Amino acid sequence: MSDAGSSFLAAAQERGFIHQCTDRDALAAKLAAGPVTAYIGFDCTADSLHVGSLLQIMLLRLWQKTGNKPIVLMGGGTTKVGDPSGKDESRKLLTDDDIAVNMAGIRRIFDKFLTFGDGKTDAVMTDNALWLDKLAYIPFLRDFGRHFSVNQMLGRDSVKMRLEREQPLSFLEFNYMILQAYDFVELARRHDCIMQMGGSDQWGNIVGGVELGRRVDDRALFGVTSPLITTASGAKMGKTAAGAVWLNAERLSAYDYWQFWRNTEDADVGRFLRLFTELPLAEIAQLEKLDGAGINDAKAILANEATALCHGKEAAAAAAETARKVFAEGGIGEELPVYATEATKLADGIPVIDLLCLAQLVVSKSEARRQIRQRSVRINNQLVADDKMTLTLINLTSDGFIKLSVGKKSHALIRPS
RNA sequence: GGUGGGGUAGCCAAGCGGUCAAAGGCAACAGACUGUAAAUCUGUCGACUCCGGUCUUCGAAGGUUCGAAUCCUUCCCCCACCA
Repeated sequence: MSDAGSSFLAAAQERGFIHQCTDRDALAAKLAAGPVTAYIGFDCTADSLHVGSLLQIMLLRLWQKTGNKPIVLMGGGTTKVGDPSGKDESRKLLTDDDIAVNMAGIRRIFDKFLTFGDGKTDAVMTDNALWLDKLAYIPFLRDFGRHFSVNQMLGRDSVKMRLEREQPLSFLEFNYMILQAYDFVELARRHDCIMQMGGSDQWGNIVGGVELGRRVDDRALFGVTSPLITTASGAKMGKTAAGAVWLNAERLSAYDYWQFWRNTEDADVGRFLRLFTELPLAEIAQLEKLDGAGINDAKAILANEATALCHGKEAAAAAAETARKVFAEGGIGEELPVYATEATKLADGIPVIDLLCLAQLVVSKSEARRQIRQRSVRINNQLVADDKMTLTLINLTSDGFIKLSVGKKSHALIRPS
């Protein structure tokens, strides 16, 4: 750590961020010489990012913390093309309006993880629509297209996979890799950005940019990829019952985000602590050693740290406190979702089944009946045995709520109004 | 444009006139065991239900039939080969 310039590579390596790297020695030398600018591109396919992108975000954060300048490249232009990497099917095309809305949502997430500004190591956000939108076809082909070999492009994993699986690949998508390579060159020219980072599925695209930079500008560009993160049992990370684990509170509450991390598999705790928190490695090594029920403490710390980064310390503390009340005491916590119902209706009696639907604990009345028959529904911790049960005001607890639970983990509160 | 193959529930995939709300697998959900873990075992997995049933699904629209996911017609989409 004495050498500030190379602290990024050392830290990234130790914490498990690095999968592949181009010309590592030359990169280390560059980093030792002073702040370097690097970018990661994010496509604007949704109005938020999910944990699948969190590794990339943490990587940019680490980059900035180790004294370098991050660029967040919004794929306003490339989103119109669609990256075929790792996908069996083409994405449906988004309109300009969709993309603008999505970009605004994603911008808010980065504000939490990076420091933006005009300083030497302040983060910058830009959008490749800035240069891609006004490309002229023939000049572009002549200046850049001639540096790409179709023979090589056909060999790229992203293309090869589609061809082998006999899935369609449109010419539009086929261009993605060229555009991403061009992005890199453009960022090098505009922002002196000489490094691109990304997930391991981006390796081909990144190397394409490095190559292009060398050919057209005779410039040394660098690329680093991070490993694909799966859970210890092999599943892609970030899928839960409710769908993707989103990073914005509108799509996924801080409490649910906290729960996501709290439910990490034992075998993943150490790895996730290194990647998704900023705890010192020595401390992580200690936490990782816990076994049996003890490792639950490490999971709580993981949840606290990760939630604090994404939603703030207060939200993380509130989520932790609610979890403690709900799971340790079987009580209720402020962060549980609350649904209102009219007091007069409740006085007349409302079937449990309807309340379960209202609280979105089940997706249909049929499912509500099934869950009750499977003895998994509880009202104020009391098992519901009869699917025709009706609740009234007398079911309110002293706090003025009705607590509905399906299974051990999903809870919601009903409040009369 | 021609020829052949195909479009079935979240995904993969059987079914090819009735016993089909549709096998099997994966995913998911719940129960048991635990530690809000994994693995394992069990159950559930279209909607509505007065639990007797009722209604809507097998690319789309028509048709044949007492009866269609299954047969016919037209259309849409995908794949392969040919042009």
